[in-house]
Amino acid sequence: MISQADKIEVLKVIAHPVRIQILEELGKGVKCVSDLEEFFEIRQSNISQHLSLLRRHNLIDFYIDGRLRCYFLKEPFIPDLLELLRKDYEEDLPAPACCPVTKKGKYPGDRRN
Amino acid sequence: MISQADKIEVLKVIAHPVRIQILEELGKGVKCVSDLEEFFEIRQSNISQHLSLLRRHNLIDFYIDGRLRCYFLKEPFIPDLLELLRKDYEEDLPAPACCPVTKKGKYPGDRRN
DNA sequence: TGCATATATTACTATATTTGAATATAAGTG
DNA sequence: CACTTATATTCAAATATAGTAATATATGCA
Repeated sequence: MISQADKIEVLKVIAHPVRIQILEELGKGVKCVSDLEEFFEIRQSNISQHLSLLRRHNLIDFYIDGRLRCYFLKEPFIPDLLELLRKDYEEDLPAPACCPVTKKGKYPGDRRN
Repeated sequence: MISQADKIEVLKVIAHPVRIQILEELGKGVKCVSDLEEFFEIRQSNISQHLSLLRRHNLIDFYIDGRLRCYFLKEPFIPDLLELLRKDYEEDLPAPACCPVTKKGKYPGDRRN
């Protein structure tokens, strides 16, 4: 769906508290701009700007009902990412077998020291 | 491991072409700064800056071997995210049952039009 | 047609991010 | 100790991003 290079762009787009919330909301179902306007405490123009950005990156789309624009999720990567963000990790990754306390160890590569 | 709010910060940190590559590289194993310096065509100081940012956000850590700093992945969320980024999606999410061609449909909520 | 509602766009300002250059620090070596 | 190598830090300039205010557009309705 998205090219590997575009995915970084997409991450950047998603990495904003309002936009991630918009995506969460749309994950629950179709929403029009006024719905989001109530949900957030931010200006309408700003919401439109965020929606427009999300749309430029093909993450969402909309259909029209009268004067309402009904937005919905389009990019299948999004729900998976949102789920990943909800996931809870208990432990750090295991450190390499060196001395974690002294923070000293041996470099495994062949670079001379 | 990370708070829900911090995760947005983390996404922002990750959403940079160099940093995401650094994380990919560290995913393969311990790397020192000079390794990365060869890998990328960017200044050493800049690599250090990126590493320092990644470390401030507890995504990576390092141990010392002589004058080498051996960096490694620490945050367990990262490998999962990188894997998700590699995943290939064939289809868009199904559009809501409206008229995708005319881009018109009916708003499912109770907002008056 | 004229007004109200829903949403988008534009212009501008404030702020944050990115990078390079220069410099600092710290460890190993002769 | 002086020198070199590995890496970090600081500063400044360039660029990108975020948000507000004002304005535009488009639809439905009286």
